[in-house]
Formats: sequence, structure tokens, C-alpha cells
Amino acid sequence: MPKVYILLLCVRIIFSRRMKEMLDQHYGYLLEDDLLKEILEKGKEFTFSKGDIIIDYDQKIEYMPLLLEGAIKVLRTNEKDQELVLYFLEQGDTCTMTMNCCMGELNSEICAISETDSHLILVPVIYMKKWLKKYDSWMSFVMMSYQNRFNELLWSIDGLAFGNLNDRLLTYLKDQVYARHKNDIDISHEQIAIDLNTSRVVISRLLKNLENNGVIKQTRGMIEFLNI
DNA sequence: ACATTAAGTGATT
DNA sequence: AATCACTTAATGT
Repeated sequence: MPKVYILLLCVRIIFSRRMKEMLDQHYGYLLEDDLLKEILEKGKEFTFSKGDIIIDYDQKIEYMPLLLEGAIKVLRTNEKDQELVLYFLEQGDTCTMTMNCCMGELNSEICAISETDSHLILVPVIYMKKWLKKYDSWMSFVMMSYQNRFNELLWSIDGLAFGNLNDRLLTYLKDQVYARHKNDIDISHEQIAIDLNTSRVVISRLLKNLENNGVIKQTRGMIEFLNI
């Protein structure tokens, strides 16, 4: 299990100009101006490093995240320390489970880990309900997120039910490439195996196949996705 | 140089 | 597809 560094390591920069730019860039076309302004007022900006735990199980949800940069892995584990990755959050996304939990005022049912260094705005959850009534664009945004997440969840379930590991691995890699904005993925076979809850040996074999078929190239701790 | 960690492989279930 | 046992290769101290 990854170590818990949590919020202590976060750098908090309020009223940064860059924050506004990035907010406009990734959410500007979705949300109305008044809302964007309110997000800047009420939200706090944070950065997380790779591997930081953003939200852990049973933690009280106080903020909802709006991702500006980077990628976040959202997962559940069972009684053992087996992980199941539910979905990845990329820029322009927000965490649907957060909304789920705070609507019902529940504690976190999931664990969110920063997959790369990432950069996000945290908005206190009380505003998310208020904004649902106040802003149409917020409502659409939330609905859209639900739809997207739901589809990704279906994907995960398909993977489990039909056991098509190769396909799951491929979409996993594509997700990584998309989230990192580059074709080099610095991740070990072991970590992939944990994410897809299978064993390292199996992943190694599948990756070897992909390498032989010219889909990827790999060196220690690195996978390069070719011909996109 | 030695220990540690990542990756490759054959055999078995 | 999973597990075991073992090898080889890359990296850190």
C-alpha cells in the first residue's frame, strides 16, 4: 500500500493568476462566467505529487475536486489489500463519487490517489448543492460527469465479468497515455497488475506480446506506447 | 561489490 | 489466467 502523505505536503496558492487561466481553459466552455468567478472565490488551489493520497476511505468529504492538470486514480479495495480501479480522472473532470457521498452526507467509499503530479481546485461541498439550483451549467456538468463515470464503470465490470485482460490492459495503457499527455508511461508491471488486480507475471507476458507486435516498447520501469 | 527491485520464462494447475 | 520457482538484467548504496 502507498504511504500516506496527505494534505501536509500540499502547496496552497490562493488567487493565483495561473489558476484562473487553467480554469478557463478546461472548464470555461462548460460553465458560465458567474460560476467560474464563484469557483475562484470559494475554491482553494492545491498541488499533489505522484502517489499522494487525496481522499482515503471513511474520510469525511469536505471538498470536491476540479482537476486542472494531472491524473487521479479512483479505486476501491476489499478486505485483503486487493485494489480495483474504478476510473481515472483527467483534466476537466470531477470526482463523481465525491458528489455521491456528499449528497448523502456519507464518508468516502473510495480512495483517490494522485497518479501523476497533479493540480486541482478544491471547492467546499456545501457549494455544490447550492450551485445545482443556481447555475444551469453546473447542473449539466454534474449530469455529464455522472454519465461519463457510469460508462467507465460499465467498462470495468465488463472486464471483470468477461475476463478479457488483454483489452483491459490496452485501455489501461491508453488511459495512461491520455492522462499524461505523453506516450512514455513510467510504471512498473507490478503496479499495473495491482491496478487490474491480476499478477505481475501475467502482465509481463501480455506486455511482452504487445512489444513483439510493435504496439509498445519497454525498458525498466517505462512503457512507450507506439503508433497511436 | 553487493543488495534490491524489475522483468522474463518454463512448468504446473 | 494464476501460481511457483528460478533466472537475468537494471539500479541503488
